[in-house]
Amino acid sequence: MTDLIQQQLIAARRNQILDAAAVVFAEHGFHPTTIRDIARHAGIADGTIYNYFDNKTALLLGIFERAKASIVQQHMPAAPEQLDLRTLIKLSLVHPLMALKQDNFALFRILLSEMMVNEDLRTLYFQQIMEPMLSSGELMLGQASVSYGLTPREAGLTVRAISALMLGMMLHHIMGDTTLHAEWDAMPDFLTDLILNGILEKNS
Amino acid sequence: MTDLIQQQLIAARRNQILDAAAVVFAEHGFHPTTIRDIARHAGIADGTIYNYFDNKTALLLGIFERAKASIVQQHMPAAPEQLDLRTLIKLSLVHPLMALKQDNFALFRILLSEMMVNEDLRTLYFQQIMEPMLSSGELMLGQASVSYGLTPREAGLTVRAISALMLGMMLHHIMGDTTLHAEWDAMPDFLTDLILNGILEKNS
Amino acid sequence: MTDLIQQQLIAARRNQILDAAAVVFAEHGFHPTTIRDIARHAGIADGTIYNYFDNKTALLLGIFERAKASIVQQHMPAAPEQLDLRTLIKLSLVHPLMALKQDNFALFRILLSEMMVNEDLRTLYFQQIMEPMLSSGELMLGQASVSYGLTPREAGLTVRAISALMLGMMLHHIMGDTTLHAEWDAMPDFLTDLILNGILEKNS
Amino acid sequence: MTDLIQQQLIAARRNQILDAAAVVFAEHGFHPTTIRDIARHAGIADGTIYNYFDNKTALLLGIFERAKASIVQQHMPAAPEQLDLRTLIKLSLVHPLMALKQDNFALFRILLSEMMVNEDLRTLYFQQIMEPMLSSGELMLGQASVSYGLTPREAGLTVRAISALMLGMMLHHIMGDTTLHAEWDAMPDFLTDLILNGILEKNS
DNA sequence: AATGAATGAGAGTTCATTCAT
DNA sequence: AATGAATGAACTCTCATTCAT
Repeated sequence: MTDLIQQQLIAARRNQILDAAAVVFAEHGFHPTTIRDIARHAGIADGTIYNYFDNKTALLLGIFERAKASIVQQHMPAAPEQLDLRTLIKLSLVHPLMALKQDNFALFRILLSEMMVNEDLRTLYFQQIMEPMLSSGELMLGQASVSYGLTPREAGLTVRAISALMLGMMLHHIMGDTTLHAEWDAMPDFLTDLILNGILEKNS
Repeated sequence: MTDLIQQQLIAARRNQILDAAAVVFAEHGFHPTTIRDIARHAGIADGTIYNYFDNKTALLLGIFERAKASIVQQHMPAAPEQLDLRTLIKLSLVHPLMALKQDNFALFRILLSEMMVNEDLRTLYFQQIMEPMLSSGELMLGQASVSYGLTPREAGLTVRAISALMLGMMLHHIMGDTTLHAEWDAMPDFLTDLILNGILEKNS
Repeated sequence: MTDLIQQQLIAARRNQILDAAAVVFAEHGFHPTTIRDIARHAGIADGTIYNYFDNKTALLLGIFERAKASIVQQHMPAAPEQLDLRTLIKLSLVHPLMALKQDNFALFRILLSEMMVNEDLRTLYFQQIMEPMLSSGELMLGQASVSYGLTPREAGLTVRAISALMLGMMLHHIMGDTTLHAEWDAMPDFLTDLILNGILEKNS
Repeated sequence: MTDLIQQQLIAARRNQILDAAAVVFAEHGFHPTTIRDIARHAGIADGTIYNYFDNKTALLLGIFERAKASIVQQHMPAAPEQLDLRTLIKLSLVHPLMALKQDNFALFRILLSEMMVNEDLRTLYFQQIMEPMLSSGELMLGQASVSYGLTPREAGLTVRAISALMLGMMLHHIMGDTTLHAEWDAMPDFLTDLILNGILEKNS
């Protein structure tokens, strides 16, 4: 009742603040952004932010948490057991690479920057996002590749290679690799082929 | 010449300062480190630093520039034309991955963090390090793989894939992926195989 | 009457708030205590406090006023004219010293602290508590000591000396004088003797 | 040499800051005074204060420490063993009471206020000022009063009574007791008599 | 060239108070 | 009458940078 409305109001305000923070962080970075910037952007008073978040860092964590759901969800095909290996790999590449294609690179950059420097954030990212994705990846790869005779160790390393490939591609993109920008849409297919067949494939 | 000695003194002092900065940045990060920290560590006065560097950011650029030579050099086999493809790829993985294995991860983390946030640094890194490496990689791969029938486009993307794989692995390592830590020494071989043959290789 | 009930409700709520304020002030001090602390402790909303008190300082005054009655009453023997000088002096010492012995030192400390700094509070204390006590003290001392030939001036100063002795003892106690803590119960007698006979008494 | 000059400069600046702080604290109190107020008053920048003191509270401690020497010194007659009891007591009253007569009451008020609320300051005052004074008082009183047959316990309590009398008188003065103000100069004599002879003296 | 004291803008955060509900 | 979210002024403290010595 009133309680529910309360919760919704609180959630709405939190989202309003996080939206503003995400925009301003993405534009100027975490440290250069002041609480006042965020408050102005959200159309509220400085102090109001502290009614919803403990401190500036908590805003980053908040952005993070909010993104988590959608990220994890995007990476999880609904029914992985029905997919062949190629589709599986391609999907796990296509989602993150395309997700960031839009306007999310800037925010990802900021998060990455802080993660490099903030152990809490790093641990959070690893435990909440990376590890679950790696685990489910190992599982899926193991199931789908039974016929290919991958050992568990190989499955683990392969999943990490795919994940690293994806992260590395993002870094390249952020760094401003224009060749990559031009071919961005083609990357999932290319990378999928690479992972499945290597470069020597054509000779076999 | 007095002039030459002058230059050497200046260079020596600059290095002294950069050494101190690198150590302290690596330990505490860029923003938390104060000019005073660096000065104390270098055994000089705060003001002296400003006789050699314009501002705090210039210290980061300085560290960067100094590292550039060694990085690029490490990645460039002396006589690439004499190497076969496997060795070539493995070498381009083994150098960076092993280089960071030592005590350089911390500083790399800090640099990466600031790169994500500082356009100048990012451009510097891309133009001075990444692009040359990619170019020479494309060249080497093109030469070495003539017989494999890679198109120039494929060579370009492949080089980027290799680079991304490497960067992504570093990120994984930084994030604290313990599986990776355990297998770190085995990664160059594993990744080289993956790139050459893909995961399907075994069935062919 | 509804009006009467109203007044009682208001008084009750005021007391509820003052009770909470007294507890929290005593524990944490005036400045460190927030309105929210008090509200939480009273089990009401922050805003409600402002329906009953103008501002935070008014809470202190309120505590003060409420304490006044009991303090003054404690210090006023019911029938002073029937008491001899020794009893009179001892009683005026025993009440305040013993009253604070319990759990009131903390609040007294806070009040004293703010009195030193807040002219209103100081004036209030002086006019409402100190002056009446001094006056009645002079009166009592004058009556009781007619036979001892105290001049009015001497009576006035003596009353002030007794009062100062008492206040000073409290300060000593607050400061943490352990010797005093140990002898606290014996102080009224000792001080009464001192005031009556001085230290030279024994030779007379 | 240079080092000595350095130390003198530092000491001078510290004193400059403490002077300013003492003035502004005395006028407005500790909490209402801002660092900026003090800096303005001292004619320096805000930040400079933090080159000499850790934080705002350290300014209070600094004022305190600086006052300590003079206070303790004032209370210590050069050659107590040559003084008779009356002179001894009177001196220990006359110094503090007269010292504060001037313009020091305001600052004493502020210190007292914070002492009531700041345990560190309280302990400092007790250990550095009160305890030494009480000890030397007990010693002096013990020596001087051998012939009066005071037990050690009585000496201890008497010293405390004298100290309390003095502190209490100051409180009375601060509270605005006008009778006391008028008789302030006469208090040392009056109190000395009181302590020596009590009020009953005249009859003996 | 080296020093390091002085600077002062600027940050995050707190909290008494208000007022629409 | 009670609420508690919103407010925003104000504070302490930091630190990159300057510059007289």
